[in-house]
Amino acid sequence: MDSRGARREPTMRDVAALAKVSTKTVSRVINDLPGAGPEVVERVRAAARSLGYRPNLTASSLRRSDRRSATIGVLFEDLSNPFDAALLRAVEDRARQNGVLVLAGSSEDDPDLQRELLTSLATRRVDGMVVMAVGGHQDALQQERERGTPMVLVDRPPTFDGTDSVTTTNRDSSREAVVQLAALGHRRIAFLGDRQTLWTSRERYTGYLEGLAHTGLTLHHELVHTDLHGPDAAETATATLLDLDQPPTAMFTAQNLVTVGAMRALRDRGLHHRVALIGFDDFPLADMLEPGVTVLRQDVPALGRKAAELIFNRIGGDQSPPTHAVVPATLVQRGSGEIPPPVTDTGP
Amino acid sequence: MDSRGARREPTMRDVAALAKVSTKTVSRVINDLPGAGPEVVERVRAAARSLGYRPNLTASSLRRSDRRSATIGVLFEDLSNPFDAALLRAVEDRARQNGVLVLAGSSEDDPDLQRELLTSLATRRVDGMVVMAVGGHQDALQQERERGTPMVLVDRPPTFDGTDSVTTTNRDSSREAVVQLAALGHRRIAFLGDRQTLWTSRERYTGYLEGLAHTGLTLHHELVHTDLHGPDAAETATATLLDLDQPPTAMFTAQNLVTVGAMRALRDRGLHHRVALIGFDDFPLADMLEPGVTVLRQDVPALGRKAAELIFNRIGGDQSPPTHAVVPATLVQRGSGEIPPPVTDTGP
DNA sequence: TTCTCCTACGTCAACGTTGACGCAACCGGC
DNA sequence: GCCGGTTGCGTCAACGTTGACGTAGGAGAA
Repeated sequence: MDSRGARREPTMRDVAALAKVSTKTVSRVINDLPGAGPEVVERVRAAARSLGYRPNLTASSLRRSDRRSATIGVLFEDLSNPFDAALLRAVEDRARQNGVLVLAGSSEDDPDLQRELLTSLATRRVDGMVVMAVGGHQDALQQERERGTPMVLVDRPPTFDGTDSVTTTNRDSSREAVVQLAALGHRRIAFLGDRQTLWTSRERYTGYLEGLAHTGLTLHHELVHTDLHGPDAAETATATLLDLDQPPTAMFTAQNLVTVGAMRALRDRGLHHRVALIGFDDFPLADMLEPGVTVLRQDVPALGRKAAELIFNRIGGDQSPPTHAVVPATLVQRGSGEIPPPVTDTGP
Repeated sequence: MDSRGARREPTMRDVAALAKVSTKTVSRVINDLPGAGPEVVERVRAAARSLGYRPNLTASSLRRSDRRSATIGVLFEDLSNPFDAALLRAVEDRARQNGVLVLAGSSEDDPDLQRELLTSLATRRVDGMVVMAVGGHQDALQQERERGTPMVLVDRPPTFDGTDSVTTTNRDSSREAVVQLAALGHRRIAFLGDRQTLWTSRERYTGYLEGLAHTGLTLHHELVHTDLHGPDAAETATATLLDLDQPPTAMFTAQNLVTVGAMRALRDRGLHHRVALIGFDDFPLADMLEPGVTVLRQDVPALGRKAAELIFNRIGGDQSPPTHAVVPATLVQRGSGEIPPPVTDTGP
């Protein structure tokens, strides 16, 4: 198999000895710094190659004056969630351009876990962090920020001052969806949303309310279901809605999995071609369902790119006042959101 | 905003000075080592707290004898791909239990990029790596392995000796799918697969061939389309198949996106209830389509857990011969795979 | 010629931490 | 009272690298 488990990695000293120069000269050659003649450079390069020398970045960053680890931390809610994964990928791409690697973790929306991961990152002296803040109190984040760690919040803004953020047009786009449904003639538009501890959920609900107000519709409390965690909860909530004496003729589902659950319930009753539905956040195969699901699509790569751009600016020393970037979501019409209300409902 | 950009992180020396002890004693307290009296421990803890001291793991791992960075590298093809993302998440969960963080990167199935990321990880002295090998030559991986870096390959086995791997029952499960289709009476079963440079694609094709052989069916070359990269290629390939004089009555699609493309083409022609389809790899909403898509589901969390278990064993010093773990995939019947051939085809 | 400046190296210490070891004070046993 | 062992600290050097600085030798100007 293997000559032996772990042999010692060669160091600059080994290279220096072989090339018959000082370690400082090796350092100069490795880092392409001036002060080494062409002949020496070649000798050192050859020695490094033959030993398989690779610099030790941890030792280097310990000694260097800028103290950079060429590593950033990414702390999202759940890396296996497609939204988070796409975001991570976008940040990673941008990081790679800077020769920076990404330490990634899932906070599970748990403040304690987030705090733990935060100190884990700090202990490794990452150059900066891109964080999806957990629902509750953000004091761990704030403390970290106050220590001077460059930080950018994505998807949800900070509850404290002085920190950059990148979010989507949660409120405006939600309003837009409700307005579209109302324009078709819908009067009873239901709202199904995720946990209200999440900022995005609250924003989308507010957008829903604005949409109703904007079109002169009245809010019917029995048409509002919040704090639905996962598709199953959404499915039962939808069933409850459809059992009402006056069921909704249209639904706005404010999150991915909620949309899926609602679709399932509609389909079970054969109502998926009769009740209009607009969902927040696109998902794969949304166009393959019958009918195609109309959604508000977030520009996830743009979110990630923007977050990465901000964090690297800060790491680069940018001291300007905090930016709160907002990336627009787009309404993608596929059929489910264009279903008109039944004629009986528009009667005299 | 901020008192000033980046103030210096407090060090052990600062804590030692405040607590009026030596740095060594601080080290003992921080690491819960014996040799410090209760009173001193309290003094040091108080000092550390009041300064907001946090140990510097890079300095620590430089000096420690075991030289551990408490970090592993994960190198997958594309972190935004749900399969990779779920795998990453499973590895991450296991890593967290060991207090280990994950450096993640996407190799894009590009050997040069993989080599680059590999050295990036090595430079940071990760304790081990979990890698999805790129299609072509694996010499960069092999070199890394020969240096003694603990390594586990996932999804695709090594082309060299002495390295652990975790894969799925690609071949056996593919055969099983074909056998099920043949048992329903299908005679013309098409194969649609991803790039043949990928080991998984080749295995699944072999399984297809085995399935044909096992049931006494003949291979019709015009029913085989390989090297389909993405849903669009799969869609046109499917269209070509359906235009044949004797089109297939069943299809085996050997990858996620290929399945989606094939579904799209079938649906465009209104044949989705007539042509049987079994896909490799599950995907969200597969059950919501009409008909539900029958798939071979990989146990992704199990793959990830196993990979993590292996890598941590190796890091822990396990010297036993290499393991090649194989996690079974399951056939999930949802409708599309249970469509019988048209009666005209089974005639005399 | 002598003075200055530049190039191409080398020496030394330090980054923050811990392993090896030293040493004083105290304990118990005889 | 002396001896051996333990407890509770401290001192020193080293991990692999680089910043600050030193210096020998040659080129060029005066």
